[in-house]
Amino acid sequence: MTVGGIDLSGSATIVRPAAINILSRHELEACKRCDARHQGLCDALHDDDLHFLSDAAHRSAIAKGEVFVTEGNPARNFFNINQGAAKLYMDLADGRRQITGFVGVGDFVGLAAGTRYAFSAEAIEPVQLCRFDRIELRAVSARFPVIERRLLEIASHELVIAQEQMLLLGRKTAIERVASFLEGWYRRTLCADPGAPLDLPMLRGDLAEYLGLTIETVSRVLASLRRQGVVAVAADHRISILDHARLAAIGQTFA
Amino acid sequence: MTVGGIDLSGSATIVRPAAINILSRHELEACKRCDARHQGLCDALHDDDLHFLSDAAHRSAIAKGEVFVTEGNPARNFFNINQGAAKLYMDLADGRRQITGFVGVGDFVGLAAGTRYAFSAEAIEPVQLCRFDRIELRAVSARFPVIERRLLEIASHELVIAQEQMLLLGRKTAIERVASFLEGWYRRTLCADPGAPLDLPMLRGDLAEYLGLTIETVSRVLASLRRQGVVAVAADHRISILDHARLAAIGQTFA
DNA sequence: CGGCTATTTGAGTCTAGTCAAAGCCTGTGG
DNA sequence: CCACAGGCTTTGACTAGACTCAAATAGCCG
Repeated sequence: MTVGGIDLSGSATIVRPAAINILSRHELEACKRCDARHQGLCDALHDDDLHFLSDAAHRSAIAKGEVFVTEGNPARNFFNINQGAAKLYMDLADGRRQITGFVGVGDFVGLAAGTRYAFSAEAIEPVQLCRFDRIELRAVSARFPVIERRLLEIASHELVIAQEQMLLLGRKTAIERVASFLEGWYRRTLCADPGAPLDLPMLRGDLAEYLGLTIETVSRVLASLRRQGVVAVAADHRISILDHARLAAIGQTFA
Repeated sequence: MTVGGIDLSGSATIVRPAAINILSRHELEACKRCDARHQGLCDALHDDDLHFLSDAAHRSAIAKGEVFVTEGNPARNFFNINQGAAKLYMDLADGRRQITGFVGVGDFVGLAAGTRYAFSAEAIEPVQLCRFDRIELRAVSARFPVIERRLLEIASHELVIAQEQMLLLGRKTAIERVASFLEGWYRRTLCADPGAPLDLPMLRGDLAEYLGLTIETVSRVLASLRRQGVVAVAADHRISILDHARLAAIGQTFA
């Protein structure tokens, strides 16, 4: 038997679906219905093998505002977001904070760590996630090397994002940063209607801490983009992009 | 067996050390004497298995100033630096540039890519490197999963570095950026004598493009650190750190 | 309707950028 | 050995974009 072109001889014959216990089967079904089933890590395994991941997953709910990863703590777990959204950030001693990323459904959290986490993570919406013990996940990936390969792909993608963010933080002006962000967020949440308003789950303060700006500057820049007719800013954290071409041009996003 | 293709079935039994051809053996010996032998990727395999990597490596010399990776080009290769140093960067259309990292001996280049490179790479010193075709390297890693694991470790480490750089670019002042850089460079090149002057292979302009500043600001900040007695700046791109504690305090580097 | 938080707007300041010029190395050739 | 050319670096004067401080406005939820 091969999965993803890799020889897995014997593995499927040792643990057959019929041998899965009731609890495991129940969670496996939850797994198959999960919004994140066909994204990132979980998409690496076929339904037949999914129980290996499902059995390793510890499901939990995180309240809005709760910090579930703390910078400097021993990096014992990975996380996969199934519901909601969170911000990842690093702090300086005097309180200055840089948000290094926002994660949502299907995103994998915890790669940016050696023996200790290099970042903190806080839910900005109620979050449902699967926690994986690093040791346990390593055991699963020893059986399914495709998992390690997928993690590498995820890490590579995150590196690309990180470098684009360095370009943004190091070289772009305030208006370029905001425009880049909106255009990038639009592409991420691209669902159906290109004209549908974007849902921004984060506060202005989060946006500022992500873009290396202050709340006031973000607010002023959004007002300016609104006056230019590029976006429409609603009160309920929704922003409609009225002129994509102009937004992309301002944001210097030709990627 | 094919090398350059994907199928390597049975290769370990077909190609025994005794069966390695002269050229291959010669390069393997070069491999074992390589400055990068016990770092990063190459450290993943024991001497006994090293020839699998050695055979996949295409060695080449890159002149100072030569660009060997171009942003946007198809990402067909990985690179491992054996000698010299290079800068990795992204450009905006109007010429603004952000250097996303410097790489030296033992560093692995090319993870930050999907189907196309997200960055460009230019030698800032004469470089010797091993080029790996991604397909070929994948074939080797299919046989030695430890390689994929090592790549994941490398990517994780790069993510940590990238996040620290985002914190620097988004939240630190000019003097904090320069101090952070010097302290970080010191830790990287930590060889023996803590008082030995640091060798900075890059120009002031590179430093500025790495730190999100201008040449003039970098120069002014270095002058300020010199006047404060924190560093001694020599003309030949060498800088001695006179007061590590103070430098670390200024740079807010407590990691 | 209040009380609270989030956001917007305004006025003034400051850090780092821009423009300009001088100084300093390094290598070359007389 | 010295003069010169070129690029790199430093320093100075001024500017500008983003920050700080402050106040007004707008949502939200009891």
